[in-house]
Amino acid sequence: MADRRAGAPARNRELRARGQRTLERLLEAGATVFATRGYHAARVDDVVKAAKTSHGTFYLYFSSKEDLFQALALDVAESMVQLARELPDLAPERAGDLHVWLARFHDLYARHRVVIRTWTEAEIVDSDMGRVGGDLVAQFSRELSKRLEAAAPDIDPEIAALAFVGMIERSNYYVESNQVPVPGTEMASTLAQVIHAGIFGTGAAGVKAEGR
Amino acid sequence: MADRRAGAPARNRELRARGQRTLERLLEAGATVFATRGYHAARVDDVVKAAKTSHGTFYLYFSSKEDLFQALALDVAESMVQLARELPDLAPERAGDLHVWLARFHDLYARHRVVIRTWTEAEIVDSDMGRVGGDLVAQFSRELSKRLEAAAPDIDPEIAALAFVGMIERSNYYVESNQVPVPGTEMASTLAQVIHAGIFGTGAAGVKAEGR
Amino acid sequence: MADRRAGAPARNRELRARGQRTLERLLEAGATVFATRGYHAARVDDVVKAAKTSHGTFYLYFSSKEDLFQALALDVAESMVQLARELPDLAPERAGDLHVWLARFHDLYARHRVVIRTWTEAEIVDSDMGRVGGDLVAQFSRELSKRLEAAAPDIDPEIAALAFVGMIERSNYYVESNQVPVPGTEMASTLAQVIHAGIFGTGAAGVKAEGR
Amino acid sequence: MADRRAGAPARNRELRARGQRTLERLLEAGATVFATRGYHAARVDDVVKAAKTSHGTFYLYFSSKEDLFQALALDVAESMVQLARELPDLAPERAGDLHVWLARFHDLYARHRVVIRTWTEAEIVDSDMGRVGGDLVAQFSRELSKRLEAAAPDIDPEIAALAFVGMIERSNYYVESNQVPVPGTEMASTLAQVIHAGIFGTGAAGVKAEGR
DNA sequence: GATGAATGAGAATTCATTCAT
DNA sequence: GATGAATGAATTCTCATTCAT
Repeated sequence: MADRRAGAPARNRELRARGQRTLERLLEAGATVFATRGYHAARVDDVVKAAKTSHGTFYLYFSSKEDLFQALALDVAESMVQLARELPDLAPERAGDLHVWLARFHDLYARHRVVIRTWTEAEIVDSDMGRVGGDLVAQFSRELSKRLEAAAPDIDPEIAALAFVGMIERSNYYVESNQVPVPGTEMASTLAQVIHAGIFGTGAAGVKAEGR
Repeated sequence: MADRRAGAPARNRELRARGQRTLERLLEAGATVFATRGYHAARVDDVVKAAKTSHGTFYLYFSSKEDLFQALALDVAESMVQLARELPDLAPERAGDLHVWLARFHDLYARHRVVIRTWTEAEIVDSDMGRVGGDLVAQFSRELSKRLEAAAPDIDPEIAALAFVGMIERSNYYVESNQVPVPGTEMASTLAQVIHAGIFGTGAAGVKAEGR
Repeated sequence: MADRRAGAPARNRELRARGQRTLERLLEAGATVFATRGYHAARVDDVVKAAKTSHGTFYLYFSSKEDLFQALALDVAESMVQLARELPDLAPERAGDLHVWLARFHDLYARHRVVIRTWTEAEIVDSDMGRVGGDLVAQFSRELSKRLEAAAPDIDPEIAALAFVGMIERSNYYVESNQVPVPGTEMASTLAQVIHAGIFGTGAAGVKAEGR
Repeated sequence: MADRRAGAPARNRELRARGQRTLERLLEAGATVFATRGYHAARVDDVVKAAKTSHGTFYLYFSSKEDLFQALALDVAESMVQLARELPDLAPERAGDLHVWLARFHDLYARHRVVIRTWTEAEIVDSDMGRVGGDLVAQFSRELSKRLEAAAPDIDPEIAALAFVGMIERSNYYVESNQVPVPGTEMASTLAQVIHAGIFGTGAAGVKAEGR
C-alpha cells in the first residue's frame, strides 16, 4: 500500500526498509505541510525539513511537489471511492443506515481532512489534480443517483444527487475547518435527518423524534 | 462604484476619464485572467498584457496582485451579502419564494462565477482572502438559520443552515464548472424542491407536482 | 542587425536606447564568458556579472543560456555563409585569389574565434546548435565542390571539398588556439600553396616561388 | 591491458575475475553513454544503469566521471600515437603507402569514433582532457613534419603538417558523423590523392590515374 | 565486492515589485 | 498618466560524490 502511494521515481525501484521509512516520513511531512500552509504556499524545503531529510532525497522519491501531492491524493481518493460504493440503499424505514454511513464519511473526511482541503484549494478543473477531485464527486453522485432513482422517482436524480453530495461535502468541510463549532456526530445526524426528509418527506420533526 | 472597487493606490487619487478607463480595463483583465488561469497561476504580466497596459501602470492602481483580487472580490461579496439579507421567510406554503430566490442566487453566481471560483481556490482559511469567503458563508448561514429557527423548531438550525448553504453553493459550483450538464433553472427548482421537503417534509413528490 | 541577434524574448519587443545597450552588454559578456570558460562551464551568473546586470534582466533578453549562444552563433554563421559565397573560382593561374580569400577567412575566424571555438565544443551533431555548425560546413563544402568540379574533373569533388574545408577550418583552429605559434598570414599562404598544388599539381615548389 | 585502462582506484587493487568483469562492463557502458549523449550530458547514473551496477560500485573503479573518460581516452591515444609513428616516409613514387596508412587511420578512427568525438566536445584547451587531444595532434604533426621536411623542402613543414593533420582528422570526423554519405575507403583514396598532389605536385589527375 | 540510500552545493529560472524617464 | 527596464530574493530541481550495510 505504501508502495502504491509512492511517487513516480520510487515506483520503479524496490524499497528496502530504510527507503521505506524515508518514503513514509516524506508522505507524512507532505500531509502536514500541505495542511498547514496550503498547496501553493508549501515549499519543498518545508517538506524536506519536516521529514528531516535532504532535497536530493526528496527527488529520489517524488518527481515534484505535485507528484507528492498526487501520491497522497490518490490514496485518499481510493478510500473515498470504496466508501461511495458502500452507500446503503435508501428506503423510508432505513434512515439509520444512512446515518451510520454519514458518520463513516465524516470519520474518513476528518482523517484525511488535510489532503481534501488541499484538494479544494488546488482544484482548478482542468489541471491533473482537479480531475481527481472532480472524478470523485462524479463517483459519489453516480452512486447516490442510482439509489435516488429507485427510492424517489419524483426527484430529478442527477441534480438531487449532486446537491446532496455538495451538502455532505461542504458540511464536513465547514465543520472540519472549524468554521462552525459542532461535533461531527451531531452534524451526521442532522444531515441524515435533512436528507431523509428531503427524499421521503417524512418531515424533519418525525425523523428527529425517531432519532432520539 | 468603479471607484469603490479600485485598489488602495487609486483610492487616494482622483481619476479622470483616462484613468477611469485604464482602471476598468485592469479590472476586467483581472477577472478574465483569474478565471482562466486561477489565482496562483495568474501573472501580473498576463493581466497587464490583457489590459494592454504596462507593469508600471498596474501598480498605479493596485498595490499588489492580491489587491486587485480583493477589489474584484469585495464587489461580489457585497452583492452576495445583499442577496443573503433578502432570503425569504420559510413557510410550507411559500415554496415559490424560495424557488425565486434560488434562481436569483444562481444568476448572481453565474455572473460572478469567475471570481467565486478563484475564491475557492485561494481560500486558505487564515489568509486575508479566505476570510472574505468564510465571512460570506457565515452571513448566509446566519440568515438561513434565523429563518429555520422560526419555521422548523425540530431541526438544529445552525447545522442545517450550514448544510443547506453548502448544498446551494456546491450545486451552483458544479453546474457552473460544467461538471454536470444541467441548465441553471432546473437546478434551482430541484434545489427548492429538496430543501423544502427537507424542512417541511411535504415529500418530494408533492413539491414537484406543485412546481408544475 | 543587433536586433536580429536578439534572443527569443527580446525579438517580440521594441528596444529603446537603454534596452539596446543592455542587450549589447549581454551579448558581449556572453562572447567573453563563453570564450574563457567554454559553453558548458559558463554560468548565467558569470554572464550577468560581466554585463553588470541582474539575473532577471538576462531573462528579459534571452530565454536561456543556449538562447544567448544561438544569438551569437547565428550572427557569425551569417558572415560565414556570406564569405562562402564569395569563394573565388579556381584556376591554375589564379592562385592569388585563393590566397586573398583564405586571408579573409582567417580574419573572420580570428574575429569570431571565441564563438567558433564554443561551437566545436558544444557540437553534438543532433543538438540544435550542432546543426548550425554542420550546416555551415555543408555550405562551404557545396561552394567549394562546385568550383572543384569545374576546375579539376579528376578529383571526387565532394570528398575533396570536405577535406579542404576540414583542412582550412582546423588549421585556423589550431593557430587560433595557439597550439602552434604561427602568424595567420603565413598560414594562409601555406594553405593556398598546398591547396593549389593539391588541385592543379603545379608542385608545391612552384607556388611557393610564385608567392615570393 | 584492461588493467592499464582502469581508473585510479582500481589501479591500487588486484582484480579478481568478478571485478575484472565489472570493470569491463563499466568501460563499455562508458563508451556507449559518452557516445550517445556526449561527455557533458552523460550522467554517472546512465553509465551505472547501462553497466547494470550501482553508484557505489562505480566509485570503486573510477574516482570520477572524468577518470572514466580518461581511462577510455588514454587507451585510444596510445593506439593513435603508435599509428603516428608508423606514418610512412613520403616519396613521389610511394603514394600507395600513404593510401594504406590512411585506410588504417580510418579504421582506427571508426573503431574509436565515440571517444574521439567526445574528445572534441570536451576539448577546452586548458583542461586536462584537452591536453590529451592537443598532445595527440602535436604528435601527428611532428611525425608528418619530419617526413615533409625530407620530402618537400619548399613547403613550410610545420604549417603544412598541421594542415594535413587537420584535413585528415576532419575528413574522418565528417564521414564518421554522417555529415557526408561516403564510404571510408573512398575517402582514404581521395585524401591520399590530394595530399600526394599537394606535396609533390604530380597533379590530381595523375595520381588518380595511377591509383587505378 | 557490491549496493541502495543519502547528501547538499550549485544551477537555472521566475515573477512581484520598484525605478527612471 | 504612462511605460519600458531593471531587480533579486525565492524556488525548484540536478547530479557527482559519499555513506552505511
